[in-house]
Amino acid sequence: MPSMNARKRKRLEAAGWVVGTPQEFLGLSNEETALIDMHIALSLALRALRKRRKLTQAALAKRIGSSQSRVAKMEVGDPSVSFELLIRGLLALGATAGDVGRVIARRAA
Amino acid sequence: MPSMNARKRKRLEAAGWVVGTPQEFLGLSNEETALIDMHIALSLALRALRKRRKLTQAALAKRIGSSQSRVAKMEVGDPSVSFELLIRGLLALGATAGDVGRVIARRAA
DNA sequence: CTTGTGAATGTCACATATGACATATAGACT
DNA sequence: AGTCTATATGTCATATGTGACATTCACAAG
Repeated sequence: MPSMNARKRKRLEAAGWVVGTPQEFLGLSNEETALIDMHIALSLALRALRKRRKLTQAALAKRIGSSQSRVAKMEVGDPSVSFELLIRGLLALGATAGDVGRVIARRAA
Repeated sequence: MPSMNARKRKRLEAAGWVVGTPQEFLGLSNEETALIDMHIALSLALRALRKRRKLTQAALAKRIGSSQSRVAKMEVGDPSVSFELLIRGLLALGATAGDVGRVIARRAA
């Protein structure tokens, strides 16, 4: 459904994703959406696991040698955050490679 | 600087070194090791899938808007290559999110 | 031996991601 | 009201990743 694509695109762009080239005005490529979906899945999993561990963003930041502000960006799906940093965060919370793989495969952690 | 050690070991492993307990010798944490293992798994999967698709590195490079030299670095596990680029490569070869997840979980693609 | 094709490696200018810091917002509790 | 605590957001100097390019290597096939 095209209106779905338009809404999704608008939402992503509002979040800072640069997602459109002129020739792709009607929708994202499957690869782009898959990549963004994985990124979002990692973000959500990170927040969920951090809360399960009852840690603050500042505490997690200290574990991975980062800052509270960056952890916040990690969890809200900010596009400036790399996959590597997100995975680092999950591992620091005790997630295994299997856990990370399942998150990326979009199965619940 | 602990990341120096991580980078050093990546280089060593990428060059094919197999040593007894490099983790302890270089002072790597379990999380850093897991991260490197995932990176290597993605590299190997990329090469395997590209060959299955009977594409050259140059052909894959064109698909993802990159260069042959970078694809080569992706496949040999060069530490300068990001997770995102490796995943982009796999997706461009037709891999699904489930495939990528299984690779990261260290199950065969 | 030469030529061709695919892959590896090094370099570099430019782009993106990073931690640190400041600041803002939201809620809970006095 | 004010004051904690946790989280969100913006900026910026620097660290890291990138494509492009040149070169080199391996190994075929003429």
